[in-house]
Amino acid sequence: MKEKIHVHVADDHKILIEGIIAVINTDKDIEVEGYSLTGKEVIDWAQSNTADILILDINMPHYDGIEVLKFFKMKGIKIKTIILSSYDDVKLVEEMLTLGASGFLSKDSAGEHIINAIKAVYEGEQYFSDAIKSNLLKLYTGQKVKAGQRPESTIANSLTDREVEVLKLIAQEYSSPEIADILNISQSTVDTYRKSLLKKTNVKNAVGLAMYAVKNKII
Amino acid sequence: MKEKIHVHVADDHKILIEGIIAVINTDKDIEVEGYSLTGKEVIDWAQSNTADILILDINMPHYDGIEVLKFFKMKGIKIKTIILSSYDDVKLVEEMLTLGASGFLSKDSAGEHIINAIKAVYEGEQYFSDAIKSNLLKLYTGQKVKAGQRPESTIANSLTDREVEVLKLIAQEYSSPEIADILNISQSTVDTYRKSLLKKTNVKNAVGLAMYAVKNKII
DNA sequence: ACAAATCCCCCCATTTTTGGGGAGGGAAAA
DNA sequence: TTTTCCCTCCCCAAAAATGGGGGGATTTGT
Repeated sequence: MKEKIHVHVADDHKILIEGIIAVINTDKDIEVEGYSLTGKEVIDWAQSNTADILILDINMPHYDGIEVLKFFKMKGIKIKTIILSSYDDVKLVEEMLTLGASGFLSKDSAGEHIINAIKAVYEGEQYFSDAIKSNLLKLYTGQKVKAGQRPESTIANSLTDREVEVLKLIAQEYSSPEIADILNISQSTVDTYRKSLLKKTNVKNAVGLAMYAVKNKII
Repeated sequence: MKEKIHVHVADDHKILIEGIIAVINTDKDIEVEGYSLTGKEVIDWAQSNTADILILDINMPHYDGIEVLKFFKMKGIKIKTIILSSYDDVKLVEEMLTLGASGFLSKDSAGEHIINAIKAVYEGEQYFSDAIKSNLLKLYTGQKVKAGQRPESTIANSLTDREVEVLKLIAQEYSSPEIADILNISQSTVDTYRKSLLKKTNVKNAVGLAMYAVKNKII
């Protein structure tokens, strides 16, 4: 490799930053050029940035990750950005992709993945950590996981594929209009699924559906 | 120094753990003996522990830091424990001190402080990272923090007793009118609590509140 | 070929939730 | 004492969720 990849890290937890730096330093092809502790610092930094990759936490004081990306888009600033998320938040992934993010790393994932993510994104690819990738797959293709992994012993498993899809999204705090948008169906249809879900699971409201989803390991 | 200090790290974010290990490894007197990803793992580990110091996150799935400390106290297990907290919650500091914690590190603090904290606690002293120390000072001497330092206080503002009550009921599928009836307050009041809960927990809707309640073992 | 199931869409209406604001009383802390 | 926090309640309005009905298109299994 001719030149080192230069990385900038943004997170409000300094310990995490130092950890990431320590992990990155184990690779001879990558170098951390600096870091930011708030979204505001990131924006300031971005005005005169020299790095190839930005690793960006979504939870930060003074403008969070999304707002930073929005700012980039507005200003036409192009930085390859890897999102660092503490929970595998699928709903944000979509938004951030449209905002130009190139990769997603769960904080739960092992440190070596950072290296892989950086290199992949540097080469122009997209990168998703496993947890996020599997969630995306399940979400957008309605795919079932391997039969062996999921015990079908659960009681009212008469839910249809589509109902499960909607249920997952409900349990991830999406509203009906948002779900309609994600699944490309009308809100009426989503509401229909809500109703049948309430009936089949025999719970009172969306909270009950979310709890059901948790209990039955649907999310 | 005769023998290395043995440290065990407990946090649900693997990246953070690896970071801490990397930082600790820069010091030749300290060695990480292992790590845990959940409170349950910590408790299992503690039964046959060999480490000198435990670095413990307060926010973990399956028993959080406080519950771990309670367990230690109940079982008479004595491990010098350094609390790792993402927000400088003074109320928790007090509680944890009485539960036997020896040190407090804010995740915002620099990595070198980990080293200092470990050595200090190993020598039998107490250790507080600066942010927490200043808050403690404020608490006990009436000192004010510098205006610039004031944290955004977005996420984990501790919930009031009443808010927790309402949260529990929301997570049990009760509607606002029902909750009002149960608590013998007006529905307006319940709605006020809903609003402040949404704000404090930073989630979108009742489903998010229920999930928060589950995550934080409130129900 | 037929019934059953699934998926999609719409109407209606009511209730609930969310989001903004303000406000008073009481207790505790500064 | 003054301030701050907590609990309580209210107004307004918009958005969302719930609950009932209907129907058409497609696939699946027998």
